[in-house]
Amino acid sequence: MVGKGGGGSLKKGPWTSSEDAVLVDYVNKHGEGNWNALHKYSGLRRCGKSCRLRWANHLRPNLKKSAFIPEEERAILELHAKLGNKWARMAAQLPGRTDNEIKNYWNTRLKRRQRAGLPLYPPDIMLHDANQYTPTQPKVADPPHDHPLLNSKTVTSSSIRFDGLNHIAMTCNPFSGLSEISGGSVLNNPNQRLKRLGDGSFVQPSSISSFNDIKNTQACFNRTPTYPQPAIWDLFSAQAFPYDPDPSSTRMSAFGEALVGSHALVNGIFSASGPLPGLKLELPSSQFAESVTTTGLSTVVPNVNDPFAQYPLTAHLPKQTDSFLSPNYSGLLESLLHEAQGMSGINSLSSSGSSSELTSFIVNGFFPSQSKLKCGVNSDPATPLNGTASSGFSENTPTWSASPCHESTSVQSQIGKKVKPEEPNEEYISSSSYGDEGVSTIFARPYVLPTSDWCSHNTEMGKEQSTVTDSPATVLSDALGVGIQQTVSMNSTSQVWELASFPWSNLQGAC
DNA sequence: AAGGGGTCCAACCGCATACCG
DNA sequence: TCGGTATGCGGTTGGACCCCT
Repeated sequence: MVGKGGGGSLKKGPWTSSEDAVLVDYVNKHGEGNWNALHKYSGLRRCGKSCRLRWANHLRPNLKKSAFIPEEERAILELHAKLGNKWARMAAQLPGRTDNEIKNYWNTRLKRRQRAGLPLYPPDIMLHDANQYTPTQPKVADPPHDHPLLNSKTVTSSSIRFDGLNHIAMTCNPFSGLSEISGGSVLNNPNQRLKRLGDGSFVQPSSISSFNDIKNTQACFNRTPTYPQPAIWDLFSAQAFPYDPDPSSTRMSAFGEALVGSHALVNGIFSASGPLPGLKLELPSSQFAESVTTTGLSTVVPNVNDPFAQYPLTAHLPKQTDSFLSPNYSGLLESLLHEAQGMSGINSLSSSGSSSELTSFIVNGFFPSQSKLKCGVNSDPATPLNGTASSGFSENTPTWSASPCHESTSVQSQIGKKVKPEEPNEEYISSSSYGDEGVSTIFARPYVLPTSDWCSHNTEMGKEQSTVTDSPATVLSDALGVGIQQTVSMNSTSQVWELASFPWSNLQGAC
């Protein structure tokens, strides 16, 4: 580990306390930066990168040394759902935490959950994520979408709805997380790092569309109001997203302002709007600076113009609530049940009309009444869920399992299954961590390996999808994005037809 | 008690980007 | 504008530790 003792060789390996002391002393005297000069002045035989890393990860003040608390874990989940493997940006949202720390946490969690066949994201995050795209305005630029689940390439508002489809698809993609094990770079925007976005791509805060999901996200966490840390939650709850019991209220104006310059915008999640001249999104290296300006931990900013709100899917759906719990959504549902069964609080789920509660929560919580939202053309404000991506997707998506369960009965039928919880204390399935609403956060999916012929029957979708090494997220999102985008110039009715006729059945294992 | 597997953590590496002359 | 350097970021690796059998 230690470099050879040659003259100018730099030491590697673990740092000693004396080295730490030297480094701290140097930084105290000269400040951060100029790391390469450090060893010249301090005699420390460490390369600048190593010094910087040591300082950033271990020596700088205000670092939290404790384990992640549930709120932080939840924040990481949300941030990852939103940002992808942007550890530094995630760290910027979590004061006192380092990117390395978060990365390690995530990778560990990833492996654990993958091994257990569990989804990486709690469904609320996934579902929020699916709704976050906001085609407020056509995008002029084509900002990268770092999110592995959202690699939108679309520009026009008419196509944006399919971004959501991509996203929805990935929420059901068992590889949505797996792909990030080593393929994060694949799933993430392969083009450039986000900084690149600052070169010419800007987004407008006006693209923030709805406040409801944010509130609901917060609500679903059931955070204890007395929770003092991390500061992000203060930002989240007090400044950015003051909980509003009135679901009809929207405060996106303030929210949007708060998001100016935040990475939440940069990453394109909130984008879909045109450039914002004069706004340089890149901030100095100080991560804390970002945390100040960024309110968007949560992130999952809903999409008022829910991609699927475009579709008059009412006819497809027996009823709004059931649609979500439809067996066609069983990819989520069944795995939810799997995890739910492992929960200590499973009894409450099964014994208290869980299906309806869950459904209600999902409908009311994650898909706030679209009548309160600015729906796109042809949306049906009278059907809060009918136009949701989830419903649209579910109705056209094969199930994970062969179980032809139906609606709430399927829920009940699955409850009795004995499944050992992979992570009984998993942050988002632990009702103890998030209160009684834990049941609402235990949505999970089975982990189903995608078959190589996911889309093989479709000429577009069948491309480049025969191997697992292909990022499933990319595969699916690209396939859907490309394939469906070609059909975007049509009225909503035909869109439904196109969507419905899209070979979902070929997406075996995708949902 | 020993061994194996899993987890956590620290650190390094390579690449991309920013900065500067 | 270009090239060199510094810095930042994400991926990966490897060791220490823990837990289970």
